[in-house]
Amino acid sequence: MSNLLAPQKRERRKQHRPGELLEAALDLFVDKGFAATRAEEVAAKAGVSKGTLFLYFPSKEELFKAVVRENVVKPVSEGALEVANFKGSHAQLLKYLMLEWWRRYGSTKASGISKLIISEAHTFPDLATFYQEEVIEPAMNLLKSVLENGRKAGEFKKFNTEHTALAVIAPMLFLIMSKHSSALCHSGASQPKPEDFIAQHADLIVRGLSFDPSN
Amino acid sequence: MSNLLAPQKRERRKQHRPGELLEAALDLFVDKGFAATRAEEVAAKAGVSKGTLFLYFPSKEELFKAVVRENVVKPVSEGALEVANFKGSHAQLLKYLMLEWWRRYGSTKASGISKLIISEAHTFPDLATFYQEEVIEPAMNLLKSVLENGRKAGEFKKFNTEHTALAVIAPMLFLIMSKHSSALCHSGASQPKPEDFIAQHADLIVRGLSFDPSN
Amino acid sequence: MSNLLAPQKRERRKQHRPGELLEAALDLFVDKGFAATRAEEVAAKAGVSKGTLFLYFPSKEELFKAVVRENVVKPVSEGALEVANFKGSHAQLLKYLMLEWWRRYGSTKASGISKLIISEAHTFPDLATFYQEEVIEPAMNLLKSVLENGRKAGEFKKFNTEHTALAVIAPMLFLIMSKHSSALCHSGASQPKPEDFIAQHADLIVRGLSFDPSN
Amino acid sequence: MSNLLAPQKRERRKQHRPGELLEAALDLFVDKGFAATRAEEVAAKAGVSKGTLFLYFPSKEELFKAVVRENVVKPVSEGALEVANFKGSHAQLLKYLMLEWWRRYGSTKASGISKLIISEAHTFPDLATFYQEEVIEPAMNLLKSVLENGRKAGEFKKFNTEHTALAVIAPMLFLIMSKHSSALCHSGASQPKPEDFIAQHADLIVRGLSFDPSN
DNA sequence: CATGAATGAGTGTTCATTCAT
DNA sequence: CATGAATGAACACTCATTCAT
Repeated sequence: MSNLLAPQKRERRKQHRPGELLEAALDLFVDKGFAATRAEEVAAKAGVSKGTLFLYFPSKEELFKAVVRENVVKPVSEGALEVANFKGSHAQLLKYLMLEWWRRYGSTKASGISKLIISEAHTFPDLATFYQEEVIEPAMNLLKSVLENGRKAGEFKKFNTEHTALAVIAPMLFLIMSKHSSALCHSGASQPKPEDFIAQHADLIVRGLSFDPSN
Repeated sequence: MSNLLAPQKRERRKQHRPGELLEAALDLFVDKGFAATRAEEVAAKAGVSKGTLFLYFPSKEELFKAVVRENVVKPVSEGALEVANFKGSHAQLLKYLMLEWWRRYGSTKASGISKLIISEAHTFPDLATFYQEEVIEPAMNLLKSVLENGRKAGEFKKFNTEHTALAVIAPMLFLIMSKHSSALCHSGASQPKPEDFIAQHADLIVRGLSFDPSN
Repeated sequence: MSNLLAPQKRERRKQHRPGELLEAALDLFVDKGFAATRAEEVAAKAGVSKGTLFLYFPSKEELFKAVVRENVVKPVSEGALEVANFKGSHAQLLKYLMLEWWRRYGSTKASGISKLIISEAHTFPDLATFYQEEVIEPAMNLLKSVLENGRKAGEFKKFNTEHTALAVIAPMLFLIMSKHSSALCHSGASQPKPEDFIAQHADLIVRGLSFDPSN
Repeated sequence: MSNLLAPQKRERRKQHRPGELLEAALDLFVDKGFAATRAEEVAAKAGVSKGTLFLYFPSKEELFKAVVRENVVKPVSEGALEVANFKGSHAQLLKYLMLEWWRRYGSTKASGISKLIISEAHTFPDLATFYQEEVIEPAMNLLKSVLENGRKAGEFKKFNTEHTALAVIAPMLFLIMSKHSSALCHSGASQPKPEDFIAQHADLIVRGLSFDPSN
């Protein structure tokens, strides 16, 4: 009973172990990549010994999968909620969505997970499928529904839903990859702010959608 | 005499070795990543022994650089040539460039190299720098010069060069990542053709550039 | 409690590992040279696996340095201590030093290290420098200080410090090389005792130092 | 017939090949040691291809042995001749011998061979025996005979022949090792001239021999 | 449960040696 | 005879994983 009401510190720690390991692993994986992160580092960062890590996760690969599963699903479902409650034009909603995604996901550490999965997909095919189903597809569906609703409302005209959804996502992904890959971090002096880039892209798309080229 | 006209088998082999190794390396690197590809595998795939590989390339890293030079740098510089010789409006040139890049690079196996570098840049900083200098910067410069020339010709109006160049590249990169990462390969039924997506995006951008929003 | 008084087997092992590895390494290095000794052999001789060796010593070179420190640097610094505490004439001290160095270093397995370094210095410049700094220079300085003090005390006359120090060291080194190179191990019947040779040489030198040739 | 009287250049070259290879090998082995010298380097230095080297010497080890055999026997026999013809006191002869050995052997490239053999003796036991028998023993015998003759002539008094012979050789060997091992090349400012060191040592020994300590 | 000492498979690179030309 | 392209054994070092304590 006492342990239901007031668990000892030790016990509470124990229950938190997996979480602490997951968090340490997230940081390290995002920072250095999967292969370059040593199991011992993760353990050390979580304040436990190497052996303990393997007590909770049967292998480094499983640890990685757990990190992904833990960190990847949340942002999408939050987006869906806001869409449902949004007051305003569909154009505004679309812009808002793009900027908020960047602010709440793209610009955070968590976006490193996306980069990671995309990078390591061939090593973890099941993870790729998982990401596909749990993230990409829901996000695409959310996006498509916004577009379709905009069309129904007469706001958006003549567009290919699939293409346009991709056009919305492409710059986000581009920025995320830029942020996490030194190969893209164009060292040129005029590094533009991601927010501005997103905003401009959002404008570009909305303008394109609002205008019927066949007219 | 015959050896003046036709090299001996050994000799003929020698001249083909680098190419065979490069091709094998391209396949393997794209398939499995840089780190996960063993030097011996490359040699085996090219039909030679491990030692022979190092006869032609001083290290795995140099082999990789050679692969990049052969498969990535070339298309970019070819692009530059065509830009110089292009007859037509700047809008047409920009569209042409985007579609040709896709056709000649994005849609080929070689584009896997871009995915790979972006993925592994963190673990191999030298390669990232090399890619930056040999690929990203020349490509960006080419793009910017097209945009600037379009502005000088009065064809393109009011745009941020850097942002716009990124906007041109972003969808290309998005498609390349999609193509090479199963995590993004939207298995949904209505898989759109990349060419169409590029074409539409090109239109979107050209329309945006031709139209002065402040008017 | 018992673990306060007596460490577990594992623990006890751990404390002995470095010593066991050092001993195995000394044997092998002296026997086969640095380059020709494989890390795995050392581990095997110490009864552990290759990996364990690198758990205690970060590289083969560091292992070697540790062997030198343990087996060569120590005797030299012990010599320094005794010099400081010696009661007797400087002539006696010099003789004592030479004989003790032979007894405590030259005649032991450890002297093979000197032979080894001299032999392989060219191939491993780092080791040569290390030996220079940690062994040769301290030993020369010790020797020179004995000679200078003997001069100040009026016991030794008219001598070139550098030459004389070398003259003291030369026969030691000669014996060490003889002992460890079968090319020099004069298999002739009348193999003289090294101790006697050293003793005689010490006499020779002391006599030379005590006598002023210009008189 | 014509090839007996006037061999073509080619032919003459051919006959010189082994010698040129031997010479190149000598330089390189002395300079970089046995292991660090690559067979290809030797071939290149001799102006032939890798394959040709193995046409004349079945292996790198045999090449090394040939180099030693070729370069090591001459100096000793020359010394013997001069001893037989020397006019002067035995003390003078002894000094002369030491200085001449240094001048004609110790100070030349050829002395690198001695260093090499001593260093690599354990890898080439038969070479060590060869060196023992062809160099060390003859040299020791020559030396001993000089000493014994000096005794018979009443010039040298009360000495242990074996020890004294070693005392004569020791500084030579010390200097040779110093010259060829960076581990002994005491970087201290006052690097004494080898000739002076030898001269002083010769004096020391002669003095010791001329003086009967029991008197 | 937790530890950390021990393991050993795995890999880039070198170089003596071979052999087809 | 001479060449140099090709070979493959050898070796230091890393790190995920195990298991005795």
